[in-house]
Amino acid sequence: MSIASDMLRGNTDMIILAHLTQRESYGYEINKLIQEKSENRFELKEATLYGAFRRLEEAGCVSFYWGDERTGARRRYYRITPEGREAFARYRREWAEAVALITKLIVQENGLKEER
Amino acid sequence: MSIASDMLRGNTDMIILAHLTQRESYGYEINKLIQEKSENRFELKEATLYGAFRRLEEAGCVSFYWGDERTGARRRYYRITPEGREAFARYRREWAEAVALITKLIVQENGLKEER
DNA sequence: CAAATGTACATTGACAGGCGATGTATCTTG
DNA sequence: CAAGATACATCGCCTGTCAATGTACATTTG
Repeated sequence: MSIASDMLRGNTDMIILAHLTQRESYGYEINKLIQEKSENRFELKEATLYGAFRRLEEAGCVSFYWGDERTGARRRYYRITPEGREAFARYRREWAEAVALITKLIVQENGLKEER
Repeated sequence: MSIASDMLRGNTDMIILAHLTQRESYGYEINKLIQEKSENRFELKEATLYGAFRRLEEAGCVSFYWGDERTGARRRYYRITPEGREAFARYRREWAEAVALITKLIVQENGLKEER
């Protein structure tokens, strides 16, 4: 794993919700999509993924139904709820804010002397 | 606090190092600086702060010396080491990468149908 | 002068999220 | 039928954050 998992922490829920706003999906597929989009530089571990789903369910952010696959392993399809959409919007706002803030905190004001 | 601490998690070390690249300082002051820069929207809790210093010390990223204050509480001044500067540079790279990646993952491609 | 407030550092225990390891069941392919 | 892919699930450990609490000294204020 090239991206530290602490960079991910707290953002898994948001990332999952982001996928679910686009279309209903199931855990395994979401994981694959994330791997693809990130060019394998970062992968939600399964334990993390399923833990996140449990959290999201408990929070009322997603609902699920079992797919009726005739073949292959059964799939648990997740659907984002209205609450989930709200939560996602909130997450995104917070995320943007946090990024702006941290960026500000770690930017080097090169050449700027800070004496006073 | 308006910024969730999980958004911060894993970045405290980097934020502290950022301050120390500018000048030597001590815990209390760094905390105040962060509060100021963030307009009080986010504050490192003391336990977090001192925990981070211990980590940074153990990792050889900072060294410290006691200030010789004649008056007031004694201060533990921290200085960033060469290893600390390297670590900081690394953190920043990773941070930028992670931000770019997560942003990509949560961006809504509105109007773009994703059927295939 | 006593109490309150501010400066400054420090530790402890609880909690939560991520993860390695492991387990289940099914289907496909050689 | 063995191996590998698909798919879900849980347990226990580790680590970072935080509330609570404690120390000590200085200044302000009534």
